[in-house]
Formats: sequence, structure tokens, C-alpha cells
Amino acid sequence: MKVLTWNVNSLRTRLPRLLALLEREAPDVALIQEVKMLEEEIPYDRLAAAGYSALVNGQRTYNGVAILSRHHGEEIARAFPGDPVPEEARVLAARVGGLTIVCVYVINGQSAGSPAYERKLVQLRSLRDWITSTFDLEQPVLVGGDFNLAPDDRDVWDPAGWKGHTHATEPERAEFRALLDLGFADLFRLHHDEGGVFSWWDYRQGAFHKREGLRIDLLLGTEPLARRCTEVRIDRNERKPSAGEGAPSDHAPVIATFDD
DNA sequence: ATGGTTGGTCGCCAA
Repeated sequence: MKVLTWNVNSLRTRLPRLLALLEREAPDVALIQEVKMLEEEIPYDRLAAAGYSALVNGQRTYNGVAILSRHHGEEIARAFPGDPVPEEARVLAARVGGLTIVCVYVINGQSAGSPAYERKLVQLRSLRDWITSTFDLEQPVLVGGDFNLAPDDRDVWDPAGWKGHTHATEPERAEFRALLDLGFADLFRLHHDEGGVFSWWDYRQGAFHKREGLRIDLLLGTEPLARRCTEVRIDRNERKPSAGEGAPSDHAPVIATFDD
């Protein structure tokens, strides 16, 4: 089984690249963030032609999340108690085969101490409370998406410069560690100890070329899933310009492989 | 600290 997560920064703009990625990697499941489309605008036919059904929690202009799967998925939820921004489409949970999947797009937080940052901390806490009270974490559960936080300094290109800034503050990291403490593994870290491997680079100032990024796109798995995880990689090539498929997202896909 | 670039939408907001 192969699962990936990718913040596409507009499904409309990124569709040619998404279809190429699906063909190239042939994941069983793809968690997608920043769809920025209403459900009625989703190109279900194009996705179906590529072999995927789509569950979508859509929104115009901002946010929007989707779960694509080769086999039929069943929606579980698109909201959770205590979400400080229930009007924003940032979560979608589904059952696909024997797997429970939660696709998340966590609040960015703008700057540490801002109202948006405070909402981000509340969202992370509420998300954790919902997950622990709703799902059987002895079973295979995958929580993945754009967490808008770098779990530790290995996940930040300039830890000194980012110290205290949103995505790298201690309260965000404490919320993340508390989520892991429910019984999740950061699947990338099962296979990689090194720093400097990132999933997001600012569009500006040639950040990608200078390797100035963050690892904020994460796949978390409960133990029954984590023990089957054989590989996690980040497809840096997807962040580069490509001929014929349009501009890249500012995020690269994170791709995990599992024994069946 | 600010600014730079991208996307959605058409004067800006969000990232």
C-alpha cells in the first residue's frame, strides 16, 4: 500500500501535475490540501479516468481538503468539536478499506501571539481530543496533511532564525508531541534521523533553490500501521518547474509505502 | 522588520 499527502495550493491550477503524480506514483490513497474549490467544481471525471474516487470537503478561494482513493471510501466526518474555525474546510475523515484516514489542513497561525496563532493552538488541541475520543487507536489510523508546524529543529532550515516564529514555537511543538503521545508515529522519522529534509519552500527569494524550507507536511500512523511502514520519502522534483504541467505548488508530496 | 511570489479573484487576503 502506498499513501501520499500533498498541499496542492489550488486543485484547479495543479490538476495536470496531480494527474501526472497519480500516474507516476499510483498511490492507493492521496490526502490533498488547499483544494480551493467547491465540491461541484471538482473534476471527478478526470480523477475517475486516472483511477481515483474523491471525497471532498470543499471551500471557495481558501482551504478545502480531499481524500482520493483507488477503492471506494466512506466519509466519516468533515468537522470536529471545538474547532475554532468550523466555517473553514480543513478536515476530512474517511474509511478506505480497513484504514481510517484523517486529512487535515491546520491553521497557518500567521505570527506567534496573533489571534490566528491562538486559534491554531486551540485547533491542534481540539483535533487531538476529537481523535482520541472518536477512533480506536489500537487499529490502523492515518492522520496526515499540512500541519503548518515543524516538529523539531531538524525540520527547519534556519532554527536560530525561526526560533519563536510560528511553525517552530514550543507551544505548537508541545501540541504536536501530545498528538504523537496518543500512539502515533511521525512515519518519516521512522526511517530518517537527518535534518534538512523539507516539504515546503516559500515561493519567494529562490527559497527552494537555496534549500530554505520546512518539513510541515506529515503522515502520522498508529502502531499497527507504523510497523508496516517500509519507506517514507519527499518528492522534491514535484517542487520544480516542469514542462507542460504548469507551475509547482509551494509544497512537495510526502509518500509512504507499507507492507500489505 | 520588511519584502519577495503565488493563487483566487478583480482590490485585495492568505500563505
